[in-house]
Amino acid sequence: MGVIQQGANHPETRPSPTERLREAGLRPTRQRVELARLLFREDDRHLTAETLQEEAHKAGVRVSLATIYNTLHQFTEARLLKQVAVEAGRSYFDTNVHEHQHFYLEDEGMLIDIPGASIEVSGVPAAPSGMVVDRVDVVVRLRRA
Amino acid sequence: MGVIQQGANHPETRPSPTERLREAGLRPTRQRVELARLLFREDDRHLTAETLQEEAHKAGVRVSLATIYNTLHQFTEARLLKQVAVEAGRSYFDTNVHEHQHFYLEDEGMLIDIPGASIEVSGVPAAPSGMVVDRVDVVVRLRRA
DNA sequence: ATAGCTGCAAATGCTTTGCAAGGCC
DNA sequence: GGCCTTGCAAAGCATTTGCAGCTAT
Repeated sequence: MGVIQQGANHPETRPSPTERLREAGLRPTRQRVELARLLFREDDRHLTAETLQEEAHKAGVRVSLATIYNTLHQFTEARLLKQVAVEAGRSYFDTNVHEHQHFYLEDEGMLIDIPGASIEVSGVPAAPSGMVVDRVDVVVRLRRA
Repeated sequence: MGVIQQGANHPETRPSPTERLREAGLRPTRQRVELARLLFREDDRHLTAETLQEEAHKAGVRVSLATIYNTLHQFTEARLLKQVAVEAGRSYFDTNVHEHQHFYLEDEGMLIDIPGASIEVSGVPAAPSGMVVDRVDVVVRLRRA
């Protein structure tokens, strides 16, 4: 199985937001570039539309919530982000698009990466005929002891 | 690891809806009894509030949507149901409260049980200090081939 | 020039809540 | 009777959409 240790986003090798967008086939508009800069300034981030809006606001970036939602979905479609469902009613977006899994702190509504190759799922039955496995999501739900 | 093969809900051993509610410490009101009858008439069902409302309607059971939501949550609290999050924006409730995992048909928004002991997750790192594992959810997402 | 974006505000979809009336013990 | 439940309608969130104006190429 692919033991993919992906740290491949060091500041030096990290593409510029504009580059990233072009590679993904997205027109580098002001809003998209600024959101990309915020999103990808660090590895392995987990955010919601609301979180990102807050960050944009703090950074003095003018973007509407609608555009944030649109952008998050376009980025997901372009495989720049991965959408994670852990809680009905709120969508998390993960800047790490490689195969990895999560801890979910139920009390705080917070996601934490489970380091790359440590988790392994075995015994997944074959997909029903006519179906293919898109991905396997593992969420380890944690509560205060 | 617990190879729990749970088929323990045969018609003969299956408690009556009223019994079930009493055991759970819930007052057996008309609505709760009728919903329990619908929910537990078969094993391993996956439903949303909307699905259940439809079933209730077909069965000629008069219940408001608000009561359906309240009841689903009370049942979950009482461990008669398990809530499953696979998609932001819609909550699924599972009548199988034992440890088991799911296929999720993304195209149809449908959950299917993965047979009991077939799946196994290994290498889950220790929970961060002060935290305990509540449960491990595995969702195998499927798409049309 | 023009196809593609953005912002706003309104609409949507699911879920929760407030409160008066009703039902179980 | 008293407390728990229910139903309705209204409120609440997160998210999506319609459309006029703006922008990257």
